[in-house]
Amino acid sequence: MTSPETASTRATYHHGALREALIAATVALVEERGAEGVTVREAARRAGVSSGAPFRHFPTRMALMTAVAEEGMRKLAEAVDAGLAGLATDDPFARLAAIGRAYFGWAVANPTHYRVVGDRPGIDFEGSEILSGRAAAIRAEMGAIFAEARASDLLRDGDLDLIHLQARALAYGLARMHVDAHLKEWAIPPERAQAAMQAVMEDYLAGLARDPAAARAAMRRSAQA
Amino acid sequence: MTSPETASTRATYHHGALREALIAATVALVEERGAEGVTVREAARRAGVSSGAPFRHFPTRMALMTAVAEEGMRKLAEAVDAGLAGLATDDPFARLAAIGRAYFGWAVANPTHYRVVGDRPGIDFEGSEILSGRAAAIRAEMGAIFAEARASDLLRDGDLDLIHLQARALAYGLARMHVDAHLKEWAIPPERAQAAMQAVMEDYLAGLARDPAAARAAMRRSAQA
DNA sequence: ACGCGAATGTAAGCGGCGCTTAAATATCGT
DNA sequence: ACGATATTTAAGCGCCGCTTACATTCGCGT
Repeated sequence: MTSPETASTRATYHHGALREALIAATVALVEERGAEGVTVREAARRAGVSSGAPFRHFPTRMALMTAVAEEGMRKLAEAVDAGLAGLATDDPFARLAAIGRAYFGWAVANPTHYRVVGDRPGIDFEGSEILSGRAAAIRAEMGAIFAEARASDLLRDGDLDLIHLQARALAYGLARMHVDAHLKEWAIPPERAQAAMQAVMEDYLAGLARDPAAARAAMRRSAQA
Repeated sequence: MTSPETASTRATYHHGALREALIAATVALVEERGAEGVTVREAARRAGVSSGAPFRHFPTRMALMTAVAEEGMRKLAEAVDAGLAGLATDDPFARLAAIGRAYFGWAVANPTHYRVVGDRPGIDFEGSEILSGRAAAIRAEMGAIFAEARASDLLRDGDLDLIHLQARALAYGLARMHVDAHLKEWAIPPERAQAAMQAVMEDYLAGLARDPAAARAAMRRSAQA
C-alpha cells in the first residue's frame, strides 16, 4: 500500500499524506462499524497520529464524513460511467438498465458507505462541489437518456420529469431497502438481493416502453456486454 | 399534558411514568436535532431525573431509540389504517392510493421520526414485536389488495410479488428522498413534496392497471373522501 | 546556503457522552 | 407493619469532539 507507517514506526514528524490516510481509515471504519461507529480519534489512531492531528485537515467530524461521502460518490459515479462505457448499444433502455446494474452493484458491495453518501443530515452535501456536482451529472445523464427515448418514440406517454423522478425514486428505494436491511422481510437473502433489485428495476423500465418486449430484449442483450 | 413535573418541581421520589416521559422527550429531541443528536442524558434532563435513571427502563441507548421507533411505527400504522377506514370504495387502486397518501403524509409531517423507523442498523427491529409485527401487517394488507386486484382482473400481467415489492420500493424511495433531503435537487420545495410524491405514486399505480383511466378515476374519487 | 514564516504535528485539557455500581428511597403484597 | 422489590440518586470510568498552546518540519525568497 501507499499508506505510511503507524505511529510507533513512523520516522518523520510529518505524516506526508495524512488527509488521504484519514479518509481511507474512515472508509474502513464505516464498513466495519457503520457511520455512527466512526470516531475521529480512532481514524487518527489508525493513521498513526495524535488525536488532534486530524483537525488540521478536517475541522469537524462532519467534514471528515463529507470527505468519505465524496470518496463514495466518486467511486459510485465511476462505476456508473464504467457500466455505460462497456456497452455496445445505445438503446435507451439498455443504457438505463446498465446504470441500474452498476448503481445497485456498488450499493450492494459497499452498503454502509452507500448509506453515508445518501444520509444528507450527516454530511455537508450542498457545501461539496463533488457531491452536488456528481449527483447533478448523473441526473443530467439519465435525463438525456429519457429525453432521447421520448424523441425516438420508444417511451410511453406521460410527463418526462415525472417519469425520471419515478425511476430514480424506485432505484433509490431498492438500494436503500437493501442497505437498511428491509429486504429480509421480503424473504430475499443478501446473495440474491442484487438480482432481485435488478429484476424489479428492469420490469419497471420495460413497463415504460412503447414496446416492452423489445425493451426487455435490449436490456437482456446489454447484460452480457 | 399528562407529563409529570420537572426535576426541580417534582414532589415524589418516584417519577411515576418515567418510561413514557423518556420516550416523549426523545421523540421531541429526534425532531429537534435528528437521531444522532439524541442523548440519553438530555432525555433524562427533560424528564427531570438523574442521568442514571433511564437505564432502569432502557438498558442501552439503542433500546430507547427502538422504543421511539415503535412509537413511530404505531402512529404510522394508525395513519395508514385511518386512511383506509375513511374510504367509501373498495377499489384496489383507490385503497393503494389512500395507503400512499397516509404513508407520505406521516413521513412529511414527521421526517426525522420516520428516519428512525427506517434506519435499521440503529434500532433493534427484529427484537421488537411491534416493529416487525406492524411492518408484516402492512405488507400483508398491501399483498391482499394486490391479490384482489389480480383476482378481479384489474391488474396487468406480471409476478404479483415482484409488483408488490416494486410498489413498496417506490414508496420507500419517495419517502426517503424526502426525509434525506434529496428532493431539493429535483427543484421540489418542501411544501410541494407530498403532492409530488403522491402524483408520482398514482402515476405508477395507474400504469399497473388494466384500465389506467379507470384506476385514475377511482384514485381521484377516493382522494376527496 | 540559509533563515524565517507557514504548514503540520503533539500534548494537555474541557465538558459531555454511554454505561456501571453502590447506596438511598419509595412501593407493595402479605 | 414490615420485609422484599422496584425505582431513583450519586459518583465515577473511559471515550468522545473539539480547543489551545507549543514543538517540529517544510518550502520559498534572497
